[in-house]
Amino acid sequence: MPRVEVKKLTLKDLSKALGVSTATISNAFNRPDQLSAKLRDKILAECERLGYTGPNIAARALRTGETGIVGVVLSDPLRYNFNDAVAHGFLSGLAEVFDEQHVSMLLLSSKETPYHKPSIEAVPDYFIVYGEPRNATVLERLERQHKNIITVDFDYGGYPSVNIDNFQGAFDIAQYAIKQTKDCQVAILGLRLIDEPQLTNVAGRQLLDSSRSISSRRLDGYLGALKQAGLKVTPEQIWNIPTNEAEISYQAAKQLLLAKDRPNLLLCMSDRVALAAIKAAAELGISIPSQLQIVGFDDIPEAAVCHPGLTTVHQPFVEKGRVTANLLLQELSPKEQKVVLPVAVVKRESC
Amino acid sequence: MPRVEVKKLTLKDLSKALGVSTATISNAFNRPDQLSAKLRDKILAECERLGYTGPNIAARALRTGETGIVGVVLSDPLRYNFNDAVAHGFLSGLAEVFDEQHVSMLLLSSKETPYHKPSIEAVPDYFIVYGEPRNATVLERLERQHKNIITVDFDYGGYPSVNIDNFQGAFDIAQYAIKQTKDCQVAILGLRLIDEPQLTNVAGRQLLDSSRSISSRRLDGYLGALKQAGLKVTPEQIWNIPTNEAEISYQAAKQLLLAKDRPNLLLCMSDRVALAAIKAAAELGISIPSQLQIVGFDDIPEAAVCHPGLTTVHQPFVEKGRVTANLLLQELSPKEQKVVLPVAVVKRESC
DNA sequence: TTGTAGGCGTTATCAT
DNA sequence: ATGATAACGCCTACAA
Repeated sequence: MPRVEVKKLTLKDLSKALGVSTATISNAFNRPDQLSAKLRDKILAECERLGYTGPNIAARALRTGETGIVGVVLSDPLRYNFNDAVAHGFLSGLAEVFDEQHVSMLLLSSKETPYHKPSIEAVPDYFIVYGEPRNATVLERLERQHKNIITVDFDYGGYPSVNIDNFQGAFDIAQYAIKQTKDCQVAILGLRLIDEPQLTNVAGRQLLDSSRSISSRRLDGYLGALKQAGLKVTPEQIWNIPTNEAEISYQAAKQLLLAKDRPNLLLCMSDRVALAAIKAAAELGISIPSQLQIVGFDDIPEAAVCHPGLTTVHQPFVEKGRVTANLLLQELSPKEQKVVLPVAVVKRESC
Repeated sequence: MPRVEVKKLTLKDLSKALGVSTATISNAFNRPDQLSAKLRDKILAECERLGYTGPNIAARALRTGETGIVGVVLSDPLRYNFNDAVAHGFLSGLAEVFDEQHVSMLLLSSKETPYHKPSIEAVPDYFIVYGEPRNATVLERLERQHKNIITVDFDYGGYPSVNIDNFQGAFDIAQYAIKQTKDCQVAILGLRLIDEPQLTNVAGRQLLDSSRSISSRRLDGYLGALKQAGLKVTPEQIWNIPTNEAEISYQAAKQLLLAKDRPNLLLCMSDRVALAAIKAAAELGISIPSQLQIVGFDDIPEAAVCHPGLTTVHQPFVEKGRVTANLLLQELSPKEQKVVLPVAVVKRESC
């Protein structure tokens, strides 16, 4: 590469070049009140001329422990967060706010972090933890950094958090769905209720104990509405889908709809699952909503354009991102803030 | 917050606790061959027990200049990159590969970086520069870091790059479109051809001189095909749309279609622009393709589902991300690699 | 195989 | 208002 080799400039180099001490130059950048305006302008101009773009951030981070970087810790692989409409919308909401503040975000997947790895989590000043990390030690590692932390879609200790009202959303849509369905035979399609990589109902299994997880809140909502309506639900009617993905949801729905005592109402914990169920039903020649009613959760864009339109619970995922970013940047005061965003049932054709 | 205060551990602390020197512990993490396996295992186990999660990355970065972080420098605001299907697909492709390698990505918008800012660009070891930065000094700043750089969708100096074949795509689709259109009255809807924030044709304006930019390559392709077909194009027929956004494109198309000498073929430099033009035409009661033909560029998902389906040039934007990430991680040898991904015309109903 | 010591570039404290 | 200096935590010659 035929290019001019540009030397990395340091404060010391500049100090020599300008005949000023390193401390003063540092002050010119960080503490304008510590020197005369005239000198400061001169220094800054000279730095620009020589090509010094500002203090090295690694050195500064070592010294001060601050970088100005926001870390976004994702409980799923990066790929998932770009492909799932809810996660993607959330990130998009963050991006909107961070753009304005010129903040950079470091995307960290907590899915399968080896324990012995240089602590990349030392880089950011702030952490947004999106979704409960599968690996519990991740949170301990973060705590040890003594950085600002906000959790999203789950709670942890006394840290500020942003959630949506999962219980109420599930309760409301279940209540609505039950009213719509005659002779109601319900099946619940749940997400990660138990720690089991295959499709199975939860009969005889231990529910994952994160009692405040999205899934268990939604399950509580469903069960609450069902109970209020005087409907019994057995564990055999509650199915566990291990990951929120189209293919596996499709298989699950197909299996369910092929069973002898086919349900006529599907309470799905996400739109992805519900959309897959719609597809499965269509292929089996089961008509919606006359023979089978389906409701989802999230209200992703596709829910509005599919056929039949999906009745679901709207959650403001982009707004969730905005709120989170703002909460973080306004320095998190009051310290222990717990935001719960409202949700609303959106009625379309599927139920 | 009632929580146990956890002290930040350093090598020195561990050294004291274990009765081994800091160097040995450092070696246990970074150079396994420098000590006995038994000692290494013991040290690692002990570190885990005490809660030491690995060397502080800021200190390491200062010492070695390496962090293992990949910086993605985006020429548009973060927000744009989450909302535009092409940019989003590219990032998604990167994410796929980075997941496997457990690398984290730092998203940096180069749009409006103030000059005097701590050099955050000192953090990453590798840079992916996606789209030519508006501010030329950004590239100079990066060069000064002496880090690995890959440019995407443009070229810079001798750095490795990943591009798509913009010229050929534009040439092919223009050639096809011309054949389809009787008595061809063409208008070109170009993106950022001139430095002008308003919609205007390029007559009498200086084209932006980045002759290898996406837009100028596509323009060359169009003009090449037009010329070959014996068609004349005046600068009055070439319109400049300042940013690739739906609203402004819509306004542009409307204005164009309302003019007295309305074109009957629109060569649009992106699907977003083309989709906006379709919308404008529909509202004006102009029927496609009988009264007006439209072609786009990119082949975003929406192009396949809109009405009428958009004839466009498919570019593999997700694959572009994968290729870029792989090129970066395989240590960039041979040093000066220039990848050009093929494109292909996709025929639908709009032309 | 393991320990000692210097320095990476910066900022903050204390002098001047 | 400005300068000298120690310390942030780590890595790596080099010495033992």
